[in-house]
Amino acid sequence: MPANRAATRRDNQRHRTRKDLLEAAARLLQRGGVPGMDEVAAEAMVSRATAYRYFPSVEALLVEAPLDGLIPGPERVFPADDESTDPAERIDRAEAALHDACYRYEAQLRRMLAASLARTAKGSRRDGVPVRQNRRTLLIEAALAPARRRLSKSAYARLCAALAIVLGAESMIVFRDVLGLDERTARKVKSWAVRSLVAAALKDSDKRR
Amino acid sequence: MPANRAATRRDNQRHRTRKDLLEAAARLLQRGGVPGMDEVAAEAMVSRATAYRYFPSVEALLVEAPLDGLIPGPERVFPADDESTDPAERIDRAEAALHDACYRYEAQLRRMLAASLARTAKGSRRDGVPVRQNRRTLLIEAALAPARRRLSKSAYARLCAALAIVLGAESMIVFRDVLGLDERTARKVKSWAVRSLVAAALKDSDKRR
DNA sequence: CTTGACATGAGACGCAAGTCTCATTAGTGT
DNA sequence: ACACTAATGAGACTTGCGTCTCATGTCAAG
Repeated sequence: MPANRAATRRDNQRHRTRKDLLEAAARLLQRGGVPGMDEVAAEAMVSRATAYRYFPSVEALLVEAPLDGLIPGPERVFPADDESTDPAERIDRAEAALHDACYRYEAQLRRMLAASLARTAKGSRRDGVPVRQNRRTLLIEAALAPARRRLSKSAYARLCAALAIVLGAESMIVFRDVLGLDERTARKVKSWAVRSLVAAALKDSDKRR
Repeated sequence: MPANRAATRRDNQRHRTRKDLLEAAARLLQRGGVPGMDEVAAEAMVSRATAYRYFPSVEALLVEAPLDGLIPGPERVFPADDESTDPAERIDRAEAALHDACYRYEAQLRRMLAASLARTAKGSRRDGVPVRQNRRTLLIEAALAPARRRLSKSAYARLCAALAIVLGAESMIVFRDVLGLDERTARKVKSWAVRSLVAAALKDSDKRR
């Protein structure tokens, strides 16, 4: 057999089967509820056994189900023709964008969060599962760009970290599960918090001159 | 039958059964691994059916179990002879206490957080059942007590909610998993953030007079 | 064309979660 | 003391997850 061969039909088939499963899972997730392996397999027109041949568990499948493009990047929130310079207004806009995405895809984000927590708690067993990535920092840095020169390096890092706590999906967990607050209230609180934090950082640096 | 009756033997019995279940769960958790309802019930020397009569699911039990005594309450952070009045200093002290507990029991908190996330992602069936218990708000309110009169009701609620985002175990997840920051840095960022938020809230209210 | 490896389908199986019913024990009020 | 009711135990039952085996159709190399 050829040692190094480009994609054969079998490879294509495997790739398609895997993709079909992920897309089926995404469809079912968007339709609401949490599908079982049976449902996903049926939706993908594949037998249950085959589904388990590609993913070790339902969770593994659901975690990988397409989330790409759902979370807005800096280029969507701050288009090229955007000329705003007020960092508080910009960070609030970034927060609003992330807020909407978080609540729209709440179930999926919760699942990813839970999966990453389980992984770090037990000790990385699987390397196939996607590692947790950081989209919020890009957004925060883009929002803070106009004010970056006004802050010392450490103050800037501190502000970014503090904002990262507020901007992510984790704050949604706190609002809903711990505090029992609705989405609108959460948005107001976060809006006030991020604006206050930016203002505080800027005031700190002004004082030091 | 008496309409308003003090604790009868039945009440005591119920209370003891519930406590036995929680303690059994805590024991098993500390021993490592994630016990099933069968194990917890056996450890508590109670039938499985009874366990389900007190807790709607295994997770509900596990989430409540191991937190007792681990997270410091207001009375530990603010003893009766405490006479501090600076809300920023007090909230920082509360943050420090919660911070230490979070990092000391990190593994356990991660497990519980993952469990509660998995549950809410799956079900959406039980809306009445509190997903997580909320110990941080007690701490926050105790810390803010000296300044409560200086804030409007809505500003006070907003500040409490914002602080709840920073004070919990979720921020630890962000610091470690998303930002990759160590404990000392996390503490510094949170300390600055909570102080800034309290100061901002107080300044807001002063401005409005 | 033939042979073996491969992707899949079908379904049985064990396991744990959660629900439900019925019987038993023990407090509760009269 | 008596009837009543609440707390529990025991166990059957359903459902979904994950594993396993076997049969079938198909691709690939000689």
